[in-house]
Amino acid sequence: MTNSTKSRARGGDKRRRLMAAAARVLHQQGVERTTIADIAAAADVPVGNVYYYFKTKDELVQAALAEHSGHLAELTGELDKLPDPIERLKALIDAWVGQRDVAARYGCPTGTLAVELDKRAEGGIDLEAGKVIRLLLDWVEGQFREAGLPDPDDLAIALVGAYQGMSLLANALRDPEIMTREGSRLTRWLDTLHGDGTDRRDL
Amino acid sequence: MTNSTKSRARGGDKRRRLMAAAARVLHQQGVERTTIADIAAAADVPVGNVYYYFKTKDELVQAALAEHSGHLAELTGELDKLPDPIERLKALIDAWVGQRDVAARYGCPTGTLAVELDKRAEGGIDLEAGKVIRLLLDWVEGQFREAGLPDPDDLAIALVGAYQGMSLLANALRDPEIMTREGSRLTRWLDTLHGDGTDRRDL
Amino acid sequence: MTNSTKSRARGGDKRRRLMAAAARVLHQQGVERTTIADIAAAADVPVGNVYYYFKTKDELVQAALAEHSGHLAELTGELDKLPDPIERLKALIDAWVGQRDVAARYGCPTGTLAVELDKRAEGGIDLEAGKVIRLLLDWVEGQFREAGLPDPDDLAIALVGAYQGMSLLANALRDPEIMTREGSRLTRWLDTLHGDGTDRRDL
Amino acid sequence: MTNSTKSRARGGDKRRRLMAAAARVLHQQGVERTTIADIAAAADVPVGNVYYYFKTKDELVQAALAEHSGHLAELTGELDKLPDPIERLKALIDAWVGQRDVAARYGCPTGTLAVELDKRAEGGIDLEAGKVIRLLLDWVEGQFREAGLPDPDDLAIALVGAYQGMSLLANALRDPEIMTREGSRLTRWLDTLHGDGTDRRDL
DNA sequence: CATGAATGAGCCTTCATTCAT
DNA sequence: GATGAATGAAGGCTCATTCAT
Repeated sequence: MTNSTKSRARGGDKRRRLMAAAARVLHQQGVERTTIADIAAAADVPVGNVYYYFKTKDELVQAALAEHSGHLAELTGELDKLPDPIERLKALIDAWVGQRDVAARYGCPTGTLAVELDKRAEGGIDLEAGKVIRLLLDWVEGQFREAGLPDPDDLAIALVGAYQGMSLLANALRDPEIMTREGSRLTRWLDTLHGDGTDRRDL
Repeated sequence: MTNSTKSRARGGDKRRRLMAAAARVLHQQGVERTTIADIAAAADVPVGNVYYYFKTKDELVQAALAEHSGHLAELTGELDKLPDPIERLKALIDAWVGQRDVAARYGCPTGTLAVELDKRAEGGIDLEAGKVIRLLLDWVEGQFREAGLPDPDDLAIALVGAYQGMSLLANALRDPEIMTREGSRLTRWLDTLHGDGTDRRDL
Repeated sequence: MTNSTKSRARGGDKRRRLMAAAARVLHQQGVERTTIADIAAAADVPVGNVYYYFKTKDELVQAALAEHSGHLAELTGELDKLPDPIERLKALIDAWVGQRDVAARYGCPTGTLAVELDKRAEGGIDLEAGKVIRLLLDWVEGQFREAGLPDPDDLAIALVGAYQGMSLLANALRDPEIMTREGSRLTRWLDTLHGDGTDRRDL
Repeated sequence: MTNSTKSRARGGDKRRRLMAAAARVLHQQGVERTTIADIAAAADVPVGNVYYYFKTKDELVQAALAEHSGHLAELTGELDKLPDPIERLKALIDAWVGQRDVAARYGCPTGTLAVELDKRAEGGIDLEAGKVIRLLLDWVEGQFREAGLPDPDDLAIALVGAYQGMSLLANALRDPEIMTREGSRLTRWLDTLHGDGTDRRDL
């Protein structure tokens, strides 16, 4: 039946649409300010139906996190095609800067989610956002390691921290240019690290 | 009378107690998760009475922001007593690291507030948190300028951004040590900048 | 199933029940003294559920107004069946007098609502009650016009004004007889107007 | 002491100021929408002090009613100086029309108060507003009686009812001209009654 | 008498979640 | 599986009234 086909198709669709909508709307409005109804509307799914796919609001939040996680995997997967690890990191920075307007308006999706989920507690999805950040951290650390640089874990924290920090500042000050300027500085910093093998990995 | 003294003292106190309680509780629980009743309880003030001092929840949030702003002013006031601007910045970093456990548990008060207030919007206290951050930024920039370093504004953004970033990571990963390690790196970075007059201000 | 029937029936019913309850309770208790819970109880609907049908108290008030508007339309629709316009007006007066006990106890529904909504302002349903009154005014004016009387608009204001006035007095003095006596006088007045074509339209 | 003198003087003053403020503000904002604090502010009296003069909000409402009653007494006192009773009534109508802008904006003070106090019940000042209206009714009836017209009580109800009705309509429709037009009609009506001794007392 | 502050009950409204078709 | 409707627990805020000085 066309009907059943459509239903089945849309069924799988719905879940995906809900995840995408959750990721988008939660990023823009924040977890607490976002209603299940908001997400349902954004996904064009009847409110009552949401609970068929996600049993609680927290599960929807986790789904959004998974969505962001997926985006990250996509991105790093793309970057992995570049031959040089430092070049990959530069391309990563470029990607960040490319998102400057979104960042200035809503902050880094994962970072803001981490801040919000840190409160909320009592539930249990407490450190879920941390895991996504950890994914990024690990990938970055891998690049530094591959580049043969010392203390790759510290370097990763420095770079990802700088990203989170510049996103937060850009957002708090509503100034995308902060992303551009910090991006340039970070790129130069990478060059410094790369250029010589000496211990000039300072910030 | 002891009674009169207490009453009078507590009367004037209440506003201050409410501000302190708001700053503390809002930092720990987040804006949306915090009830007026929570703050009232923390300040030992009857719920209904809160509204005598603050007409809306938003005003209470602003009061908390003002409280944090005051803390910052106290700190920089203290630091200003140091003779060397770079030493002041190092001492600032030390202060940040000294707060590592709080940061790992609840994040930077102003930073997390900025993230939360960015949502909420619709009201108007939108960029209030940004102003407090701007205060810190300006002070830091002043130190870099006094130290005769080029592009003091970019340096300020780098340093404050690094602080926000490391606080967020420490919080998201629940790891205070991130503050310690990044703190050291930032201190070394300052030395680098200070040591030579050359244009090695990269991260 | 009885159950299914009841559920379906009651489901569609609720909106109507709420409107009717709102019209009744608001008339009896006044807008400000009436709680959403009052209306919910009168309609036998759970309080929280009211908001599924009406997003705010003001919308409920408007619904009550619409209900009264409907009653008016029903009444005039009935009266329109009479052949003579002056007879229609007399029947209208009879209807008013027929409501004398309600009027003496609670006033004219639309009139009292108009008085209450005039305050409240700041919102926007400000002149909504005026519209319902205007409906009555227009219908009455139409009758006078059809009767070929001069200045039908002034006559309409005289008649409707007299109605509002006698309702208010009957209510303020808790005396239904005022309705009866004024009703007779108005009927006689209509006769006067009707009887001769001369300009004896004075009160 | 100057102080004691001032206090005593202002003391009496305060009561009067509160009454005047109550009359004014309650008329403009309505009973339920008016706060004790509103009246206190309008009278420039500290909130806490209001209760020294009036033990409850209801007492303040009664005071406002008394104030209006006083205004009425002043007016009729003035009108009583006119030699002819029908002239007095015409002057009364003129006074009403003179207030057309206030009436169109806020309605008749006593009439609207009557409507509002009718709800509220449960307290006890239930029919207080009716008493003030009764005062007007009695005075008007007295004029008709003095003029030797039949059924002076019915005539009084007709005239006062017309006044309440036109005030309500003017208010609901926000149109002061209604007062003007109805005023003219009422005046002509008085002439009719006056002119001949015949039984043409119809509306 | 004066007055800033305190109190507590109550109201409107929002929402996550559950149900009955 | 899909869906409109139902439910109930809060939460923010207002205010008449009372108190302590």
